[in-house]
Amino acid sequence: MSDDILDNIFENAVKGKSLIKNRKILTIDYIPQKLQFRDEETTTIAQTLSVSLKGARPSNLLLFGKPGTGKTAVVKNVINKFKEKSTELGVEVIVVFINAKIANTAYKVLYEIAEEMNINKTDKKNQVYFTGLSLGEATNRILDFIKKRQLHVIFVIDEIDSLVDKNGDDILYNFTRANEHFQEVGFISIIGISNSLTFKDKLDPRVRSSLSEEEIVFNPYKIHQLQKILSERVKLAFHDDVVTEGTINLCAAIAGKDNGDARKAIDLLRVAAEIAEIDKDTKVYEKYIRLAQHKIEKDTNFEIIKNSTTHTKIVLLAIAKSKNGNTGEVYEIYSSLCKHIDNESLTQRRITQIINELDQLGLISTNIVNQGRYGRSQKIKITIPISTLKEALFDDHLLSTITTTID
DNA sequence: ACTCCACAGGAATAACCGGGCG
DNA sequence: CGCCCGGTTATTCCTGTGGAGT
Repeated sequence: MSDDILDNIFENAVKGKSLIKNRKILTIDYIPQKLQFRDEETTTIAQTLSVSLKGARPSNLLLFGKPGTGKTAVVKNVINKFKEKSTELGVEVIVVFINAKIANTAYKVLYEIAEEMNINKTDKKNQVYFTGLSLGEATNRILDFIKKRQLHVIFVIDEIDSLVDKNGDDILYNFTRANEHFQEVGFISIIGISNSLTFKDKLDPRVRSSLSEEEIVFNPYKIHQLQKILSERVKLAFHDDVVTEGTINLCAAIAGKDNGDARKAIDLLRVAAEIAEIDKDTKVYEKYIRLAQHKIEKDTNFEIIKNSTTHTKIVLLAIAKSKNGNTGEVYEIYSSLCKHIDNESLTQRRITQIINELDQLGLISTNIVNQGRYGRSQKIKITIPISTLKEALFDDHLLSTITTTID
């Protein structure tokens, strides 16, 4: 890249008319004060929490809904208001918000809880270290802390399903049961937020019934709702008349077709605007939405591939090379590729697992086919452009000799 | 109706790692 | 230091299965 081009970029950034007035409003971190079309959900949550202002334990609450339906945003809004109100009234209720997926492991969830509640600073005996304790011990220390100080605690666990997927419901069981030992002076309430509607099935019946004392389902946004949401944001984030109505409609239509995901719709709009700015265009036209759609798709795939292990990458290559895409063929190609670069190959069992993981990530698609006498297999196909795959693997020197062999 | 392919995918278990504990 | 603990990855062993051939 020459200096001229760089100069241009910086120059434009300063003097060029940027289309976006306030970029923050288009990021995931921005939560509007009031979420449209979520009044009912907001009131229910607020009402449930409100009993704790009188010292009573609120019902446990379970929120379901697809990604981008406003679950987290609604809860955060209610919590913020609730915190304001409780300090105003001088009622001490501790609200801990944790995202189980970001925390990654059950232990880290407990650690985060301990950190949030300041246990580690205020109670030496009940410290929950960064690592080293058993899950049971860590849970006990937290519960002991709550009991000793007779605290009123509300745990909000976002993406609670990933916690249960990895560690079962032991922790939730202990938390929901803990109230029995508090002898009415302290309590724990849990607000669980889950993307998966089948989450409840994975729970032990006892946990299920106590955790879902109350339930709220967040339905996906309809296309016309997404339009309203988008135009609201557009007003705040862009200069006047920069985003056409057609653009908003297209954006809403794309996101609406795909689960009614408001987050995705807004992402789309932001990326489109960024492309338009680079193009020095004066408006965000519909074509930029389509460009943005491709860019987002490519970028996420690119990141996934780059961050995966060598074996996963080789499997991807093997799938790209395979003709029929059945498991046996893919595995054979995979093993030969391994031999080629002097890498020990994994067993077929592991490869089917990796294939499943890739399917989950949406990089490939699998289809189980029965061929009668010729057995039962999967039809595996790559769903991303080969060029993306090649680009993502370009930096990997280990694979350089075999990457070039795909067409 | 029966067989039997070519796997899928569950369960148990091992090997290894990072990190606190005594 | 060796030990324990939980997480992750991988292996071994296993049972299950839809339908083309016979």
